[in-house]
Amino acid sequence: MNLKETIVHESMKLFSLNGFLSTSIQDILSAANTSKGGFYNHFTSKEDLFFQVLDEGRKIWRKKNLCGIDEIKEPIDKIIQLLKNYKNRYLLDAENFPGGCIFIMFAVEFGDSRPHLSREVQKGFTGLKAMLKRLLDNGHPKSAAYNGINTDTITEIIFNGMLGASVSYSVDKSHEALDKSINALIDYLDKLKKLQEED
Amino acid sequence: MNLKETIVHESMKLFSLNGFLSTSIQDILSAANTSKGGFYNHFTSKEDLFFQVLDEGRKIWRKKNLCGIDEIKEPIDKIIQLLKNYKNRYLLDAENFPGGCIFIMFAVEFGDSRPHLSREVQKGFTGLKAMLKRLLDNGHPKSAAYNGINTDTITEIIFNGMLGASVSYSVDKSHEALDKSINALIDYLDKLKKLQEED
DNA sequence: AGAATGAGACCGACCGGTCTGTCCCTGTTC
DNA sequence: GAACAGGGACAGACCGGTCGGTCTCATTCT
Repeated sequence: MNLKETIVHESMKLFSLNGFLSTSIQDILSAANTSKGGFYNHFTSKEDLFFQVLDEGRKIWRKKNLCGIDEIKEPIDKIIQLLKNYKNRYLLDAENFPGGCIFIMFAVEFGDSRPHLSREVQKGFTGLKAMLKRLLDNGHPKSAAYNGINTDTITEIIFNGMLGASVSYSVDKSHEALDKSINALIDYLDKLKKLQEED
Repeated sequence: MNLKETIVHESMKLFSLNGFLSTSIQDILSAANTSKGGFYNHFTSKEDLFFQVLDEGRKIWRKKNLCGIDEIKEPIDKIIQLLKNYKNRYLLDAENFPGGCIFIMFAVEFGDSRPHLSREVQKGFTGLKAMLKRLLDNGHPKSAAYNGINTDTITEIIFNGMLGASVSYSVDKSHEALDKSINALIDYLDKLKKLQEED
C-alpha cells in the first residue's frame, strides 16, 4: 500500500471515529506516519481528500452490502440479504469504519453549513432508497402495492430502519440491539412476502 | 428574554444547523448580539453552554413530544400520539431546531472523540427507548409478547424508525418522506394493536 | 460607593495550506 | 562503470487566520 492509499485508508478510519471537521490534517499525518509534504504531494486540499475518501467508502459499501445479491432471484430476498450484509459485513466490520458509517457521520456533521459536501453525500442515500424501491416494485407483479401497503411506505420503513440502526449502533455499540433492529426489519419483510404469496 | 436565555436559544438554533463543534463562540456572539464579556459573564466555558443547551433542549423535547399523552389510556395509543407529536410538533417545528434534532447531531458529531459529552447525550436516547419499552410492556397483559413479537423488537423498530426519520428529514427536508416514515410506524403499531385485540 | 453587566483588546494554541530544502531514484553522457 | 542532471517523494519550518478563553475597563443599576 503506497502513501496515498495509506492516507485515504487512515483518514477513513479517523473520519468514521471523529468526523471530517474534527479530524485535523495533523491527526491524519500522525496516523499515516507522514508530513505535510507527503500529504500535499498527493492531495490538493483537505476537501480533495474528502472526495477521495468518499469514493473509496462507496466502493467498500457496495462490496460489503451487495455481496451475493445477484445470485438471488426473488427481489424481497435480495433486500433481506442486503440487510444481513449491512449488519454482519458492514456495520460489524470495524476494519474500515471503526466508529460507524461515515456517510451518516458526514451527512449529519455537515448539516446545513457545507451544502456542497452535504449534497455529495446525500446522493448515496438517494441511491440506496431508489434501489430499495426499484427492488420492491420489480418484485410485485402489480407494481404498486403489497397487500394494500404501497412500496414507498415499505421503502421508508426499511431505509429509515437501516439509518436508525446505524446511528444507534454507533452510539451504544450494542450488538444485541443491532441484531434486534435488523431482525425486526427482516421479519417485517418476511411477513410482506407471505402476504404477497397469499394473493 | 434576558441575555443568558437569548444566548442559549440562539446557540440551540446554531447547534441544530451546524453542530456544536462547528459553531464558534463568535458565531454565537453575533447571533445573540453580544460580546465575549457578555458571554463569559454567564457561562464559564463553551462546554458549560453545551450542557445548558442540552438541558433546555430536553425540556423542549418533552414539552413537544409528550403533549396530550397523559390523557390517553391505551399504551399503544400513547406511542402513536408520541409519533404524531414527534412529526408535527417536534421535527416540523423549526423554531427551536431549524436544522433538525440536536440530540442526533450531538451524538453523531461527538462520535468516539468526546466521550464525556457523548455519554450525556446518550442518556436521552436510553431514556426514550426505555419509555417505549415500558409503555409496550404495560400495554400487554402477558407483559412479554404481541402475537409472538416481543416488546424489545417492537421497541427497536419504533426507536430506530424515529431516529432514521429524523436523520433523513434533516438531510433531505422532504415533508412527504417524513409523513410516510412516521405513518408507516403508526401503521405498524395499529396492526399490532389489532392482533392484540384478537387474542 | 459598589456590584452587575458587557464591550472589546489581547493571548497562546491550533487550524489548513505554502514553500524550501533534502533525499533518492532514474536516465544520459562520457 | 562513473559522473552528473532532473524530477518526484517527502520532511518540516513557516504563514495568516481563527479558535476558546482571559483581562481590563466603561457603563449602568441599586
